[in-house]
Amino acid sequence: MAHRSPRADGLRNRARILEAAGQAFAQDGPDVPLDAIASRAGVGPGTVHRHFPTKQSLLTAVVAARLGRLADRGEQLAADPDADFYEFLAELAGEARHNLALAEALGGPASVEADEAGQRLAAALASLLSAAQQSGSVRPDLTVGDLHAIITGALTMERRLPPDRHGIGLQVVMQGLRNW
Amino acid sequence: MAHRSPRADGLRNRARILEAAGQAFAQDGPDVPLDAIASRAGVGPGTVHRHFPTKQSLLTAVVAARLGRLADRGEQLAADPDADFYEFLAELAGEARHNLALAEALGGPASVEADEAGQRLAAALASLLSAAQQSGSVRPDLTVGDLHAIITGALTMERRLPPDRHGIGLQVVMQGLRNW
DNA sequence: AACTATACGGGGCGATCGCCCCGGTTAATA
DNA sequence: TATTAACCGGGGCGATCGCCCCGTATAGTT
Repeated sequence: MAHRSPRADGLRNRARILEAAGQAFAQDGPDVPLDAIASRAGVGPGTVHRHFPTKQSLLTAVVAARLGRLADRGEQLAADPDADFYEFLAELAGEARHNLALAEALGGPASVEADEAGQRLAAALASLLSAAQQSGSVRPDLTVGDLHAIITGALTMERRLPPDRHGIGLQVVMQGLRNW
Repeated sequence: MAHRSPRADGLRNRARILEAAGQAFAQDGPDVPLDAIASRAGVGPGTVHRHFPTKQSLLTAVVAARLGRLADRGEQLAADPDADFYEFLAELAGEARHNLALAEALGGPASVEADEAGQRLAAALASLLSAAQQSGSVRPDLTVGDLHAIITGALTMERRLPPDRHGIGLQVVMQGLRNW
C-alpha cells in the first residue's frame, strides 16, 4: 500500500529502449530521430519520452552505462601494479571503434560533467598514466588533458581506417607516446 | 548585345557570401542555418539561395576554395626535393585548427569525391609520403589511406587541446610516424 | 474477481530549417 | 537618358523533429 512494485512491462520496455538507443546512437550518432529509436525498440514514441523526458537524458543514460563499464575496467587495471597502460588504450579503442556516441563522449567536455562514471574513468586514466610515466614507458611531459585529446584523436583514426588496416593508427600514436 | 557584363553588385555579394560562409562553417560546423550566413554577409536569405541553389553546393564551394590553396601548397612542396614531409603536416594542422568544416572535409570521403582540389591534395600528399618513406623518415608500411586517417585524427587532437598545449598532439603523431 | 495505479500507443502542437517565389530596384547598354 | 535584363530582399510553404497529452489496456493489490 505504501508502495507498489514496479510493473514488469515498464522495466522490460525501459531496458529495450536503452538497448535500442545504444545501437542507434552507436551507428548513426546523436542525431537519430527519437522515433527511430522507438520503432527499433518496438515501443511507441510516447513510451520513450516517459522513461526519458528529454533526448539528452536518454543519450546521457546510454553513454553513462558504457562509460561505467569502461571505468570499472580502468579502475581494475589501475589497481594492478603489473597493468599495462597501452593495453587499456587498446581496449578503449576496441570499444569505441564501432560506437560513434561513445567516441564523441570520450572526447567532448560532456564526459566530465555528464556524470560520475566519466570522472571515475578520468581518474583511472590519470592513475594509469602517472604509473606509466614513472616506469618510463610514456613521455613524462604529458598531462591528463593532453591524454584525453590524444585518445580522442586516436579513436578518430581508427574509425576512419578500413577494417583491414585497423590498429595502425593506435600503433602510431602509442609509438609517439613512448619515450624517445 | 549578345552578352551582358555581369553586374557589379552580383559579384560583390557572391564574394561576401563566400566569405561569410567560410567563417560561419569554420566556427559552427556545417549545421549553421543559412539565414545566419545571410545576415552575416549582410544580404537576404534569397540572395544566398540564388548564388548557391543548395546548402551543399555552398559548403562544397567553400571547402573547395580552402582545399585548393592547400593543394597548391602541397604540390609546391612535392616538387621541391628538399621539402620536409613533416613541415606540410604542421601547416595542415595550423590551417585546420580553427576550421571545423575544413577538418571534417579532410577526413571524410567527401574530400575525394567532392571536387578536383581534393584529389590534387591527395596526390601531393601521396608524393610527399613516398619520398619521405624512401628517405627513411617515415615508416615504410604506411599507405596513403592510412595517412589520411592519421592526419584526421591528429587534427582532432589539436582541436581538442587547450591553446597552451597546441602542437603536442601533432608532435606525438609525428614521433610515431618516424621509423623506430 | 474487483479495483486502481501505472504504463502503453498514437496523434498533434510548436519550432526550426531548407528551399523558392514575387514585387520592387538597380546596374549595364544604346 | 530611356530601356531592359539581372539582382535584391523578405515572406511563406513543406518537411522534420522534439515534446507532450489523453483515452485505453494491463499488471499488481486486496
